[in-house]
Amino acid sequence: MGRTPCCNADGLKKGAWTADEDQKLIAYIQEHGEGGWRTLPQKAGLQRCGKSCRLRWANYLRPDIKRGEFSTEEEQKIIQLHASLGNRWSAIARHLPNRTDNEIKNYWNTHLKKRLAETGIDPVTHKPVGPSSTPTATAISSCSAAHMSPQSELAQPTLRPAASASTQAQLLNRLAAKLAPSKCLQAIKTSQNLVQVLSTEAEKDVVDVSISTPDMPKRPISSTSARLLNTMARRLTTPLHCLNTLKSILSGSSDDQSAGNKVIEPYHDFMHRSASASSLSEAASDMSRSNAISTHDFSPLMESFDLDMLKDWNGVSDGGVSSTSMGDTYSSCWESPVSPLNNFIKNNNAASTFSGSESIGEVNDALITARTYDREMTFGHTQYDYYFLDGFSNFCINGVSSCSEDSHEGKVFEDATYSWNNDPFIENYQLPDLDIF
DNA sequence: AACCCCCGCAACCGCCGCACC
DNA sequence: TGGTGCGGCGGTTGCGGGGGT
Repeated sequence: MGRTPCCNADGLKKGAWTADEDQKLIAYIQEHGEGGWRTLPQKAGLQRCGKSCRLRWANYLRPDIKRGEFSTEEEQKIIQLHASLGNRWSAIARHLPNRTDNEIKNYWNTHLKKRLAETGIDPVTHKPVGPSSTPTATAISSCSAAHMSPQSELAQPTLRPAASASTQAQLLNRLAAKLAPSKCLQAIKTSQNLVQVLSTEAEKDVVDVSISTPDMPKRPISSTSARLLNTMARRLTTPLHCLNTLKSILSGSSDDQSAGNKVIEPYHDFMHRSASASSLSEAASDMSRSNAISTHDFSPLMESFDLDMLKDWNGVSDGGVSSTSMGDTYSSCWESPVSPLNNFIKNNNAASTFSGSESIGEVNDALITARTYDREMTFGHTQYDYYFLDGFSNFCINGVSSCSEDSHEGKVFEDATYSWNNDPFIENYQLPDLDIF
């Protein structure tokens, strides 16, 4: 059929725009708005192709464009998004407010791609280039040291040598991320004394979840927690560093649901205390001595881990999406069967009514009344926003996804990477006046 | 001071998807 | 149902500035 050229090249100017041309374009758009690009040049008195006008406006003249240096946060975000979205610059740009796809593309090509390559990471696959050039932890750190997420920090020594180790590392990372204080991370990283326990028990497919600490007698934890621990354990077949710590924490839990309904405070307390404790064990012991912790069931915490390990979305979300078509965009409030936040959402209608595109900005706007904190999470080509309300284990999931695959049903999350921005929420968090458990 | 080379980035180009007729 | 117009996207180009010699 053939297409007419977008503009007649005769007499049309090309190349750099002059200030005068910019002014004409700005003035016209301010008066008439965007659109009608084909006829715009003539109406605006510009000897330019309409496409050129659109591009000039979209990439340079638009008043809401943020220009200049990319922050480390932005860099990290671009890398994370590129790992899951590839060269879909416009999709990436939607997650970086006021940055244009062109600018991000340029920045990637001139800076980030190069930097990743220098650190031994293939900028296309985002994986180490060859076994002999596996990047060192130092190299990785130098790539984005200031904002390396907790799980990445933890995973540095091994850097995914095998799929099983990757899964294990991610689980540990998630644990570490939830127990964000750096001293806790250090404690986890340096704890070596339970390396064999879980792997040995995992082979038997049964794990003894009766645990004890020096401060507390051995006693069973909740059946729910036990089940989840077993679920975790079965999936971990190689040395695990943090089990001891985990057991210490869980030793404070019980099955007594009726006795411990108010649990936000213990969670919050734990975070607060563990930030100053010398180790996770110390923090856990500290918490174990409190009345609150002795009546608290940590199953929500464990279930949040379980959530990450579930391989079937249907098992995670009974109100969500089981499959999507390529390119589909959808949004929904995910009703995790384990998250008590479901009740919060239902009661307050905070998130369940929002709808929109995959723009994070819209999502944030929709949830701002809940004092939310968002974590971006990308699984393959799917993007989710997790909204943490207490920064620890209570969350709701608001899925806004654009899949580039035919379906994500049954997708395994083994190559997921995470980008965290903890500080604003943690520092500014105020306990909601809600009993959400 | 002049020349050269490299790099960053604005702009261009071709293609694609969607809406409309 | 297919042709057409339009906007958008991603790859690429080439200009201009800065640094090195």
